[in-house]
Amino acid sequence: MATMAEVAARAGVSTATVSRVLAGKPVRPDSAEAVRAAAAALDYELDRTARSLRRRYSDLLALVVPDVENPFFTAVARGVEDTARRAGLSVVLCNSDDDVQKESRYLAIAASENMAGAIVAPAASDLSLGGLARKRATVVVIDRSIEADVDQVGFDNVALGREATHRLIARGCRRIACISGPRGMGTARDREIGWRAALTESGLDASPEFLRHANFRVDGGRRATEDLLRVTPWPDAVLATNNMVAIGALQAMAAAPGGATRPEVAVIGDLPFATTDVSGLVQVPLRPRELGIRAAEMFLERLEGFRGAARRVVLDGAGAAPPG
Amino acid sequence: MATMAEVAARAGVSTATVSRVLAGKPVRPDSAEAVRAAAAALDYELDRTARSLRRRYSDLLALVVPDVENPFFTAVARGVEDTARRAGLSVVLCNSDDDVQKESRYLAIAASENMAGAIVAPAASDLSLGGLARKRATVVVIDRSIEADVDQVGFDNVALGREATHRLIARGCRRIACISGPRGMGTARDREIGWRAALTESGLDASPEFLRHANFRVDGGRRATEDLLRVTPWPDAVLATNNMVAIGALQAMAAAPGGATRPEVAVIGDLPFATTDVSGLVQVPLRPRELGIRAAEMFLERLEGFRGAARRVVLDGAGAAPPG
DNA sequence: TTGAAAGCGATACCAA
DNA sequence: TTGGTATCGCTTTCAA
Repeated sequence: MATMAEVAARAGVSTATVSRVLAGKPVRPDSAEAVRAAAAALDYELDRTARSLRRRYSDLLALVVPDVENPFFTAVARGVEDTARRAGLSVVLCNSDDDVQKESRYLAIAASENMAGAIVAPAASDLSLGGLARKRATVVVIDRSIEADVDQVGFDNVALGREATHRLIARGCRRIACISGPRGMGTARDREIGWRAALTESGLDASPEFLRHANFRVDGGRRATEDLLRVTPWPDAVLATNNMVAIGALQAMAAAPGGATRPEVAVIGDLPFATTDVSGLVQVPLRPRELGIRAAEMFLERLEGFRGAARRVVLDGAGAAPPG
Repeated sequence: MATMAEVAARAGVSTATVSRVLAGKPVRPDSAEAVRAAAAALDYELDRTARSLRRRYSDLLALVVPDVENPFFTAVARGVEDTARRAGLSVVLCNSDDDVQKESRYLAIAASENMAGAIVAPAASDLSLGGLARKRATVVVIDRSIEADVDQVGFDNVALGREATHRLIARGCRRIACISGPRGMGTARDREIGWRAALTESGLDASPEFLRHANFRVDGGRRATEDLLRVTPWPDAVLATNNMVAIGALQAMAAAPGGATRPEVAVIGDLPFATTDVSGLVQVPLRPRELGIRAAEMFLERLEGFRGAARRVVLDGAGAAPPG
């Protein structure tokens, strides 16, 4: 691989001039042309490790998500990527597997690689930013909220839970079960609170026997649903508080006897890979791509110098603006 | 952020010694201890850009896939990640969107960042490795094969197409349609060849009116299926040559009238997010996770010094060994 | 086992 | 506008 010094020698200029040409800074047209020709002739490619070392930041953005296999997060990734690309940033996607250790390892690497910063869907609410904070790198937290004083974008999960439940009630359901997420996961807890609130508002009962805590994956949803179908009489509806859980619930329902007497299903989230017509379900869509776009925009604003206080943006069901 | 020099000063040793301690090289126990204490006290974190610049490689592995939203590739990513982690490599996932430009941009970045190498599912069969080749970085190609002289792991796509088709024939299907992929995509073409071969072997007809080329996404499968359902009489089976296409096919079938007279569906690939019981379908599973594991293993062998000729590994349906 | 010091390749300051 | 050069933080050779 050619180095900048070789390009400079061939073009008859100094490395400083080569660097300027590559950065688009003002340089006499003829020497600029000479540099470009030399670079092309030598197949020159800039060494980013050298650049990052000197500049103290790279144009890489780490996106850390708890589950790359969840279509919600891959859609977020698309949004982030499309937005970041326009600013010349490349996105590296990291899977934390909802494991605090793996998560902090990736964040430490992002810091240590001098990346521009990170967009993180945290595995736990006490997320520690480590080196990124010390380096004052840009950080945006998405989906789940944390204590720290950083920009955050997410949903109003209580409202999502309420809406889904109210729509079930409007359809005539009265015995509504809820499959929540792991204890301690804020988004799950808030959606569950919304479920309970909607029931109370309608004079209905949020019976503990109709609440289940599942992991937020397909098998969690399936097991919780099988469990709920052992209660007699059956609930007449099941609220799945996330997309993966809903898939598990639908699989379990399909395997259960009972035909039309089976509970209705409501889902908070989207089912892009459904193999049936799901238009009959109560669906509260989330627009993960918008979430990614908004987060990336906030990230870029910080990179470009915005110094205001940490912002908290709440996307509504339509994927739009903050509350105030 | 503390630097190594500061750690060295505090520990009363040279930076060389600090570096040795961090690398686990032999150092007197008491100075090793002093270094560790100093590093901890200063919250020291190694600067990887400096290390990469000096060492000429980093412990990052780029995994470039054509579609992060396809569960096949996210499963591959899990396999790669689990294997790479054990060797201390971190995986950065890059989405090429089946776009040769984006793909080569990510590969150029991998080279320019001095990454250890890349595992690539190429967007086109004339994949150019660019800087990675010049730097002699490790490269493993997966899923789709290319001309270049590099390690490759994939499936026997002709065999997959034949198997799926023969199983449909064994069920009594005679008018079997095929939804292939974009023209020019090798995996799609090979599966289509397998379909045709199976029909011929059974004395059946591979009618052009039963062949469709779709993009390898849900909407492609849906449109192709709607199109096939306009042929009269209907085919009695449809072979979906990839997972996303199968989802689209199932969605279109579900929306079509005809009940039990609707065509059977066979799928090459897996449907982890199916919302119905798909056990009745003809399924030829692919084990993408094994693909990722195998590719990562080959990658690590190269990193550890293996210098043999380029290998071509073909995983069979059971996700196992090479053919010879 | 240890330290001094060269050097990885690019950037940016300073002087011209 | 340009070039010389110090510098970023770490690894590694060489000599002790």
